[in-house]
Amino acid sequence: MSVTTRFAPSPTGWIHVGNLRTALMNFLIARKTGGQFILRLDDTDQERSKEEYVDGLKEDLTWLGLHWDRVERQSLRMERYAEAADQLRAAGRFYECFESAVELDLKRKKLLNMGRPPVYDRSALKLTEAEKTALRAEGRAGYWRFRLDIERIEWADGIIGDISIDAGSVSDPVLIKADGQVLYTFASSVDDVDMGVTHIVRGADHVTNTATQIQIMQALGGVPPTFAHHSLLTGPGGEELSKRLGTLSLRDLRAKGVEPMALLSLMARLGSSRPVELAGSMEELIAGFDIATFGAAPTKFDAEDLFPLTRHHVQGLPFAAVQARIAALGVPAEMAEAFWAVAKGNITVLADLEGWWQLFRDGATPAIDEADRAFVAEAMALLPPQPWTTATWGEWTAAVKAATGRKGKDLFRPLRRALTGRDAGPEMADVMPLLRKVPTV
RNA sequence: GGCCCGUUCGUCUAUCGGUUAGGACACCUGGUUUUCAACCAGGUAAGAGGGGUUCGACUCCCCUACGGGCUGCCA
Repeated sequence: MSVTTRFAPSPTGWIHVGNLRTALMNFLIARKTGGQFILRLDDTDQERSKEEYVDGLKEDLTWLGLHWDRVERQSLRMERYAEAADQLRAAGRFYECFESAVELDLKRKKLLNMGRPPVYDRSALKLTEAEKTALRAEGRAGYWRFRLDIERIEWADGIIGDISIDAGSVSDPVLIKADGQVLYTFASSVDDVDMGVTHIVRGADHVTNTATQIQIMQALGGVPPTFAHHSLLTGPGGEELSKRLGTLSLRDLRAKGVEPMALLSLMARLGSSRPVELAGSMEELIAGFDIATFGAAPTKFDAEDLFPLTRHHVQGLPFAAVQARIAALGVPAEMAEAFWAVAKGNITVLADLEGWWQLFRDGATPAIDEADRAFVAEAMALLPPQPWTTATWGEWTAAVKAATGRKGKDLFRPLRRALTGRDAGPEMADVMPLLRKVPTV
C-alpha cells in the first residue's frame, strides 16, 4: 500500500515552529517512502479562516522547499460532508441536541463541582420525536453529536506506543453546529478516509481527538490510518510555547535571517535520539529521518539554536548562491567574489554581509585605545599609499615592527582595530586589498 | 476535578534487569591562529522522591511530586 500523508493547517494564522515540525514530519515520511504529500486547508471555520493566510502558508512551505503533491480545501467539500452526515444518521450514530451553550456550560460546572468528569450526559438521546418537534417549534436549532461506542479505544501510536482511551471519559463530540457548520473532527475524519491518508503525524494535543476519530472513521466504513503523536514544543525554560509564538512564526525567523536548511535540520531531529546536524540537502534530510526515534516527552525549543546551524550553512555556500545578493548590496562585480571569500567566514546570517561591505566601502571608524594612540599614529605614517594588495599587510606590519619594536598581539591587534574598528574579522592580509578608504586617525 | 502522556548530564537523547550509565550539541581547558571562526586533543556534567518485586533495578510494579496535553456548537 502506498503511503499518503497530509499537512492540514487551518488558515487562521501564520505557520510557526510547532506547525512546521508537524508539516515536516509528514512531508519526510511521504518522500522517504515515495508516497504522496497532501496540503489540506482545514478552513471549515469560516469566521477565522482568511485567504491571506492561505497564501502565506503556501509561501512559507515553498520557501522551505516542502512541496506538496496535491491541495485540498475543506470549504470545497461541503456536499461530501452532508452525505457522510446522512450516512451516520442512517447508521444511528448521529443524534440531534438542543441544549444551548449556556446550558452545556452549566452542566459541565455542575459535574465538576460534584467531582465528576465533565462528560456530556446524553440527555438529548432520550428526546422523543414529539419533544424534538416542540423544541424546533420554539425556534431552537439542533446540532449533531456523534454517539461514541463506550469501550476502550486502542491504537499503536508511532511515537507514544500502545495507548488506549476510555470512550466513557470523553463527551460525544459535536460534529455539526446549529448553524450547519461542519466541525474539524468530522471533516478531518471524512477527508482522511476519502483521501486515502495512511499515516497521520500530529501534535500530542490531538491524542484525545484520535480516539473519537477512530470511531468516526470506522462508522464511515473506513480504516483508520497509522497515527503518531509528537510531543509539543516548549520554550527553553519549559514554559508554554504558544505565549511566545508571536516571535516564532516562520516569517519572523526568515526576517531574522534563519536559513531554511538550518530550520529544517533542527526540526527534523529535535526531540529524537539522533544528533542535530546541518543537512546539506533535502535528500540528506529525508534519508536521515525516522519517526520512531522521537520521544514522547515535551521538547524544549530554543530559537537561538537556529543561528549556529544557519552560520554553518551560510559559510558553506558557493559564490554562485550569493552572487545576486552581493550585487544587490552594491558590490562591484569585479570584486564580488573576493568580497564573498573574505567576508563569509565572519557572518552568521547573510544580512551580516552588509556590515562588512560598509566597512570596505566607507572605511572604518577607528577604534584606538588611549595607550596605543602614539603607536597607531606612527604606524599610520608608515602605511603605503593605495592600492593595496594581499602583500601589503605583511610588508606594512614588518615595517611597523622594525620601527616600534612591537610584535605579536600588541602589534597586530591595535592595527586591526585602527583599520577596521573591530576586534575580529577576516585575515587582515585579505582585508587590505578590499579596503577602499583609509581611516583618518 | 477526570482522562492521556511524560520525568537520565545545561539541552536532545541511548540503555529493551547485571554497563566505568554511551553519544550529540553547548560549556570549560590545552594546541594551532594577529583576532574571531574553523580544526585537533582533553575535560566537567545525569537516572525527581519514596516504597516494593529481584541475587541484582535507570530499566518491571505502586504511590507522591513535578511538567505537558485534552476535558469547546475552536482547530
